[in-house]
Amino acid sequence: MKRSHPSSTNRIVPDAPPSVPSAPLYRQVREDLIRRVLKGEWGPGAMLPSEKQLAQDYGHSQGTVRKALMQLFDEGLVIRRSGRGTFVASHAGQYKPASFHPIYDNGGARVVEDASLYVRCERIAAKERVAAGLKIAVGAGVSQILRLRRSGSRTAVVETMYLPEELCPDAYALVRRERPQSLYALLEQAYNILITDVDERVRARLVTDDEAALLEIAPQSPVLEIERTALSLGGHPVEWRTMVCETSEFYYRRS
Amino acid sequence: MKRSHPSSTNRIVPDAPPSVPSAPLYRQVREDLIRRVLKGEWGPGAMLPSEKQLAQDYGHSQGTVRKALMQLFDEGLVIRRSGRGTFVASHAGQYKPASFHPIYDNGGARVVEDASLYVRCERIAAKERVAAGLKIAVGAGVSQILRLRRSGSRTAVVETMYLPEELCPDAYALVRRERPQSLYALLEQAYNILITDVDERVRARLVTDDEAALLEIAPQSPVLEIERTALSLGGHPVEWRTMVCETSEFYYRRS
DNA sequence: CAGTGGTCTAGACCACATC
DNA sequence: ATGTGGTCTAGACCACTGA
Repeated sequence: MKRSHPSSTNRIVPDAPPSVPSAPLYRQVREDLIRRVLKGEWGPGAMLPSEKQLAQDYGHSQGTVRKALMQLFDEGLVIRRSGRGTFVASHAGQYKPASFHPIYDNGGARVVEDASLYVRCERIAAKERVAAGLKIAVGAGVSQILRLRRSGSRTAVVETMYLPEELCPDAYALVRRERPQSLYALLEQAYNILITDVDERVRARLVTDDEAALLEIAPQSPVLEIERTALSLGGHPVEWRTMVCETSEFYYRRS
Repeated sequence: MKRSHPSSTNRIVPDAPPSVPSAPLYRQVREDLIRRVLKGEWGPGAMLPSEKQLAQDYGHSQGTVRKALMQLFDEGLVIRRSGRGTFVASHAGQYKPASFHPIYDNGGARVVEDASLYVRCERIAAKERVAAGLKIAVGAGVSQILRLRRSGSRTAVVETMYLPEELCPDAYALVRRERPQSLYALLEQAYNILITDVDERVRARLVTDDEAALLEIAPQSPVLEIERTALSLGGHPVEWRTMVCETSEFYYRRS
């Protein structure tokens, strides 16, 4: 079933028409693997077949399959560990798309977040800003989740998250019941949605009175506002959130 | 970036001790190529020898050299065009490590920065915060450079940069004379120092009166402060800067 | 046309993790 | 001991570029 010198006269991987027929083999393999992950063939954290096995299955050389896997690794979809294997990325594991989340104190030491405190979880109608962020219609149903991130006795961040009802029905109730440490881990297990990328925008502004009360800081203090759109594997927005951060005791860092 | 790990029975590229002897061959080749680019062996825009030629020169296989070149391409140090060749990136500024720099207006459109305006370039003694950031002694000589980033008729950022005298002697005078668009491009051409990574920390705070005047905003406004340490190839801090950003008209984004 | 990078193969040996 | 990914080789043919 192999071809010695493919490139122009090549087959497609088993029933995968979406890819351009003339795309390089490793690209076709990459896209088929993405398709299979999306289909749920391997859930988050699951181990993929070995390079050798995949090469055999696809009928291509190991080097070709390897190139596809390395690309998926670079894109963050997959974790590869020497001697162990290749695994679908999972928020339950080490996988985290870059974000500002890590909190450091002003001395530079990393601060452990000891608590995620859920304050409110409810279903509401999307207002304009939320609708724009999620690319849904104004007034569409969304789950709104308000969470505090605490470190020691201080509250460092006030997070407000929005999930579209269409993709994540009853997420507000689920979060209220489960109170997960990681929202993205919950999205994986409950909805089989993998967040692969986040787009973040940063501003400084003055706190609102409500936020000041939650953060236990003086009114009119400056705070950092991070606005995040989280994208699933297919590139569709799944979550929109704002993080209001106190930065006199803490600072935030790219990661 | 990709994974790497040592192999054991390999030689070193011609007289290149700086690299760890046990690093993979393609890594050694990559580092030697970087060294040669920094040395000026090929200027910006110049064509590198072909893969085949380099493979012969280094005494390694074409695949190994190719892997090094592809990595340099991914890092932006080099441009590769099929059928043409491999070229050193024309603007040294093409080698841009991630930063918050890109500025967007509140509508989401990218704002072109039309001007870098140098306000002050002088030699001073490092104060505590600067010394800590550059890992040098308090009181050591540093070049202090104050620059405004303007977009249209508005000033978006006030940048204050510090370069250690030991690594970049008379940088303040050089910058005053050259007024470069990119400081890192200047570091490359004047001192053969390549910035490969930046570490950034973010805070919100109130503007000082001096900054408010430069940014033409009201006193006591909230601003974003980004503190950056720039690291050279060897991982040594070469520059420490603060960027004070106005964020009512603009916002900043990871990139 | 000759030369370049891009793709692909089929092996080899290594370091590493797990059992 | 077995199986995994990581490195490296030495070839092949392709598509594209320019003279």
